[in-house]
Amino acid sequence: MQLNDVYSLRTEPEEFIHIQERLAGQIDVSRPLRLDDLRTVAGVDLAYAGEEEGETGFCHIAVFDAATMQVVERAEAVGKIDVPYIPGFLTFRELPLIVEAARKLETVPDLFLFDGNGILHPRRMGIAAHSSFFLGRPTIGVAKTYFKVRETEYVEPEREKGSWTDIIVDGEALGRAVRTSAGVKPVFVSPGNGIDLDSATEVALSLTGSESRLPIPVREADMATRRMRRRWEEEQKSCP
DNA sequence: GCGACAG
DNA sequence: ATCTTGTCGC
Repeated sequence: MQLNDVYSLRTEPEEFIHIQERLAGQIDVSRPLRLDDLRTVAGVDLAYAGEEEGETGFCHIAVFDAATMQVVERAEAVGKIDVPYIPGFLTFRELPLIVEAARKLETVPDLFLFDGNGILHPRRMGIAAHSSFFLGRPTIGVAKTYFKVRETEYVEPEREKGSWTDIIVDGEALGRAVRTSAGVKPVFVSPGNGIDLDSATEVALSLTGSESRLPIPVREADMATRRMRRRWEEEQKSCP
């Protein structure tokens, strides 16, 4: 998979905001996209081991055939993480390993799903939105917990599976609180880039099974990421 | 100083 | 995100 290079992410904190604001103007969330139009969909996630200096990140991308929902390819990347987690700037911490892993993919997924937000972000540049510029494909953000944007609270959707409520900020619906399974906590869906909110919601719901409130691709990447860490810690212990 | 805080 | 045992429930 051919990708753009990750620019120098090790910049100054204020530079992060400038980068996000510049890219925000290039986001397109007007495009309808049906799951039927997608041949492959990928889930992206990271796990961590250690802390501060010496923190290691494990990234995994699981590509599924949208028709059969079978994994058709996987790619991983392991490396030192030198950027701390700062709310609103998750991308700068995770993007390097995501791009490194994506470059190893032979197949180019038609869509990427992230564990985190899309445009439901203070500067409309959550990790799913930001990553789209490096992956060159439509992206969707699915966060497990709510990230409040400009004092906007979300309205609890009905208990039934598939119900949702819009999260409107400054008159625009940036995302939705979606009940992917009856009675469970909602997830927060927002388009990253190259797809509209309705489509993002439908795709996220269609890809969610009964085993988790998260879409299957994201869930798979999450589990795989823990396996990577477990194996890594085992060989760390056996080979000093 | 206090509260908020995607992963 | 990660640290962690048992425990309530389908």
